[in-house]
Amino acid sequence: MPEGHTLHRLARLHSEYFAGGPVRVSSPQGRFADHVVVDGRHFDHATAVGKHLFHHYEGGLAVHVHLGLYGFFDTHLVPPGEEPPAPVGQVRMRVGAAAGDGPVYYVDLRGPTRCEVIAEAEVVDVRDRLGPDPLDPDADPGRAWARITRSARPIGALLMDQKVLAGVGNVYRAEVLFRHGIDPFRAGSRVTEGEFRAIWDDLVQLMEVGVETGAIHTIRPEHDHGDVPRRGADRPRNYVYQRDGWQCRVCRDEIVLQTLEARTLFWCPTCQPERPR
DNA sequence: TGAGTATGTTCAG
DNA sequence: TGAACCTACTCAT
Repeated sequence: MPEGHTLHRLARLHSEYFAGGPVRVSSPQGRFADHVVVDGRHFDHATAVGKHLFHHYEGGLAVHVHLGLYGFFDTHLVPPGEEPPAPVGQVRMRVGAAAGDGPVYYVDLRGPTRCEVIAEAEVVDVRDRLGPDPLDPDADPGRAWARITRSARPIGALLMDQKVLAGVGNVYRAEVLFRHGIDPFRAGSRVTEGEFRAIWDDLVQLMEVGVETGAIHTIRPEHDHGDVPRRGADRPRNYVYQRDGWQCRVCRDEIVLQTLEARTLFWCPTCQPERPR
């Protein structure tokens, strides 16, 4: 479920597992030949920017991971003296702490869009291409506002543009616009600065909850009627995402699915009217 | 068993 | 704008 909160959570966990010692890096699938460059190196720490994850190694090298639509990490905790489980399926990269006295963590990466060794200077390049990240305490939301307020593109598209805001995906996009009663098709130039600030502040809070819990929770307690998610038991509990055809939790009108810039958008036309209330 | 779907990005045309 | 990438899950047959 890779939106920005997932990557920040992974960065935090991988730092806990591996920072401060050498790691073993392999590519059971064989598609990450550069693993030999970092295998056995000292793992400094892990960071995340938007939907990008970096493993920083001594000597100015980093492994850059982007999970794309399907990618994910499996984690194994192996008791002292035991061998890690054989990789199952297509494991692009396996990282394991070098043997110590205690249990050893292994993480298996599957299905990423990107997994490559780069120089630290290129990490800066990636960061520079991205808009401010709500999960970065030093982020400057003014950079995002400057782009939004002079754009004719719909706010629903701008929020998902990683050059405008880093880390927001389809779920947070849909949910935050609902929570603020904003029509996703309204042009960025017609969003007020007050509305944008409220969206930013809400994203900071919602995504921090996501990092803590590992799941996207956007529904206020007074709107939680205990109904079953649309598909699968682990679907996020929320207002509009993947609830098309269902009653809106607030107004009881129907949640609508539309395509916006080639991505599915979920919204409530009644609660998110064309003209601001 | 197989089709359809998915929280994303990049590249060709 | 559409295809490609790539993996797991759900649902229909």
